[in-house]
Amino acid sequence: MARDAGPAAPARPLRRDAELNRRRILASAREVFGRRGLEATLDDIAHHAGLGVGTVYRRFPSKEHLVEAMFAERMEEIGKLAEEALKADDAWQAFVDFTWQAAELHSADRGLREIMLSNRFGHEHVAEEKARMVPLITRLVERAKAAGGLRGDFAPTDIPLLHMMVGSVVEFTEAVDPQLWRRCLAMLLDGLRAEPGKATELPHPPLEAEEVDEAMSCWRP
Amino acid sequence: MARDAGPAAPARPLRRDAELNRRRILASAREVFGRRGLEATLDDIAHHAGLGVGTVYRRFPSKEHLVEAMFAERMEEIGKLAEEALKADDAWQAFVDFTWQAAELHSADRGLREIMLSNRFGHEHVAEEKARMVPLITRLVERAKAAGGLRGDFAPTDIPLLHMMVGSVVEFTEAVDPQLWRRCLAMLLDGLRAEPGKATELPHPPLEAEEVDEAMSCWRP
DNA sequence: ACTATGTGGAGTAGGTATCTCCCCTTACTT
DNA sequence: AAGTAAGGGGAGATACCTACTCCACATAGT
Repeated sequence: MARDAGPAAPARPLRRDAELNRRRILASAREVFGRRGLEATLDDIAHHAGLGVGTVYRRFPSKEHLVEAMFAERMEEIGKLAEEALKADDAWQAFVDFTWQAAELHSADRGLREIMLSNRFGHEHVAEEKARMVPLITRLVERAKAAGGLRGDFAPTDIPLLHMMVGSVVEFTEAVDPQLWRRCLAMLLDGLRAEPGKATELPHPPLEAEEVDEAMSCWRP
Repeated sequence: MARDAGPAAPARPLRRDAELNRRRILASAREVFGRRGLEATLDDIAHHAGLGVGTVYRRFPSKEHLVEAMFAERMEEIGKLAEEALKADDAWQAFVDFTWQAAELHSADRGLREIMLSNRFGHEHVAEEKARMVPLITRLVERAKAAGGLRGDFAPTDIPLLHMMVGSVVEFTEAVDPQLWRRCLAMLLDGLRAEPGKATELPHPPLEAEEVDEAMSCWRP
């Protein structure tokens, strides 16, 4: 009785042309959300895929569903980067490498930036993945501080702020010099280094974890 | 023949109630643009002043004119800060102080941030004031570098990026912890310090002045 | 009391967005 | 080869939003 259900098809498999178009939609969404952010319309995405809007709505009940389908896997990527970084020997270098890699992903995808720093889009799987990342990043930070590379007053909750800053530079300059964020991140990281007697005392305490969450809920991209 | 024209009234002076309302509009605009940015509608500003939209349009021909009237003087403020900073003895400290003061103004006014970093709003006077500021800031930066406090590879065109970064943190966290930007700016400034052999070589050259202009024209707040 | 001046806010015009509907086309089955 | 269930296209319904106008009514100042 049970029909041969493909690896990712719980019900009836799609007709061949429909399956092809589903992939076209996802590829198009990846590109369009990446370039224009989540404010891009499904019309845009459909037409960029050479399809009509109706086709998109047949496959994904709402924009929200498409976003969720798109970004769950991309967030897993970042989680894996953090896991990898925790295995490295040099804790400071691991922290630096992770930061660069994450920034690399962020810089290339405006939609990813928006979904990482806002709670307005993406629920379920996306939220889970975010939650899973918190302890990883905390350990990464604490390890780098313990090893003496990262300044002692840095906090895990500063990480989203760091990506916020890099993201804002990307948005500001990508039309003119898409690599400029590297310059800013390099200067930022110089400021995060533990300097025996030199670093100025920070004039303000870090956010609490819940405050980060609240900020993500209030913030509009 | 010449009627007694008040100090800021080239033609006939406004009726007393009208003048009062004009001030109410400016005060309301200052607050609403400051909180919600230039996307705030004139309806919002009018109602926040306890007036109707028509009254605002009678006094200011368009939103653009109101914006121009609002921000010209605020930009002059920043220009004066730079002039003051150029008079100070300690070049590095002057640079740091100016940066903190400018950030203070930016952090308190979303409209100001938008007008400083975008060319989409504000023409004439605002643009002049921006242009006037460029050589001041350039001198401030060069002086701080010559004195050995500021890292040698910093460029004057990095200043807008710095404010962009601080502004993005403000926007992200103001609902939760409106002073948090201070923490980020402190870390940033630590990264700008000249460190004899320590600072990493920056992986990317700075923007040219014209590129900053272009970025300001492309960028949407 | 008279009138030039000022006011309020419903209304206009024009835009953008998400999502639906229905007629036509296509892939697969028998 | 024909039948049919599924898929596709895109105009348009609906629901917003914006900047700005217009005019009946109100008021300051003489």
